[in-house]
Amino acid sequence: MGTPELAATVLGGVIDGEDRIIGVFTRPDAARGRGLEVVAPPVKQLAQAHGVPVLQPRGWKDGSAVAALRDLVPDLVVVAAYGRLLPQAALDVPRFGCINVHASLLPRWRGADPITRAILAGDAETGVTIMQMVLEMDAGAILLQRSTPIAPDDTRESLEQRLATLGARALREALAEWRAGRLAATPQDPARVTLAPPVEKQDGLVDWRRPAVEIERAVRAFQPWPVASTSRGGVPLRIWRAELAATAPQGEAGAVLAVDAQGVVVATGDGALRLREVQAAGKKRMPAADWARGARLAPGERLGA
RNA sequence: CGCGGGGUGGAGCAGUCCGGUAGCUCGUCGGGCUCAUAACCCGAAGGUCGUAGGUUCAAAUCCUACCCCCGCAA
Repeated sequence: MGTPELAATVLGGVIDGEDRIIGVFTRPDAARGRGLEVVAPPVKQLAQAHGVPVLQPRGWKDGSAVAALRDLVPDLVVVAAYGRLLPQAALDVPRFGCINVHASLLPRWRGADPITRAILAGDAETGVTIMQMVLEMDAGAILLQRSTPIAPDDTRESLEQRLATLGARALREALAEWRAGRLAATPQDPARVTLAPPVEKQDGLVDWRRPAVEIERAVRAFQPWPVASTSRGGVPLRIWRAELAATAPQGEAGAVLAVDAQGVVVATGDGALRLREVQAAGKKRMPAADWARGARLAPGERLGA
C-alpha cells in the first residue's frame, strides 16, 4: 500500500525481491495539474506495468475495502506513504501483520511529512524506519533502521529520493531477516517522540524577521512544494536557491542590501541571505541576478511587504 | 472545455491597447584610461520579434489556428 514516488521506489524493491505481490492498494486517481488531468499515482503505474492487481478504495470506513483486503488473503502487508489511516480491522487481516516504511528515524518525526520537518529543523541526519503498524500513527515497534546524513545542500526532493532507495533496501533486508527469524521488535521511546504534521501552502511564505539560517533551510525543505516564497511589488516570488551571505550587515528585515552578479542579498531578522535562483509569477526559474536586472530591482527595496 | 501569465539579439525585460523599417539594463568582442580591476570611457558584432496563415501600401503590434514555458486552483 502506497501512493507517491517514494512508495513506488519501495514497491520496485519488493517486485525485484523474492516475495510474491498479490495486490497493491493506492489512493484513487485524482484530477490534478493544469487542465485538471486525471493522473494515476506512481505506485499504480508501476504496479500495472508489472501486472499486479491494483485496488483504489475511496476510504476504509465503510468496510468494503477491508473486505477486499481480506479476499486477497495476504500473509503480510507493507505500507509506505499510503496517505490513508488504516482501521484496526485492516491491520488484523494479514496473519503476519502490517509493517510500515517510514522516512525518519522514529520516534523522531511521526506523521505525514517527516522529510520536510527534518530539513526544517536542521537535523544532521535522518533515515528510514521499518516498523510494525499499530492503530496510532507511526507508533509501532521498530524492526530496522538505516540512517543517512542530511547534506548542507539537500532539498526535500533530493533527500526523498535518497530515502526512497534506502527504504527499499532496508525493507528487503528486513524481509530477509524476518524470514530467517532474526528480526527483533523494539518499542519506541515515548520521551523522544516528535511530530511531523503535513506542510501547508501557507508555510512556504518567508518571514524575513526569522534568522537567515532558518529561511535557508526552508528554501531547501519546501522543494518541490510549496516552495519558499515572498513577493516584490505585490507579485509572488519563489526562492529556489539561497545561501547565507558572507557579510551580514544589518538592515530592516526583507530589505534588499545588494544586487550583483552573484544574486540578491536580503536582510533578515538575524544575518543576511543571498538569493541565488528565483522565479517570479508566470515566469520560469532564473538566476536571481537575471531577475533583478529585468525587474529593475534596487538596494533599499523591501521584499515580502 | 477549471482560472490566469508568458514566448522580442547570449541573459532579463520594454515596446503590442492608439500598425509605419527594434529599445533598455547586462553579457560578448575590440580599443582607451589605470600600478591594477569584476570599476570607468569609446566603439563593434549579434534579432526569421514562438510557428503557420490572413487583413493592410506597411504587422513585434490587428485577426485566425497551432506549438512551447510557467503560476493559481485541486
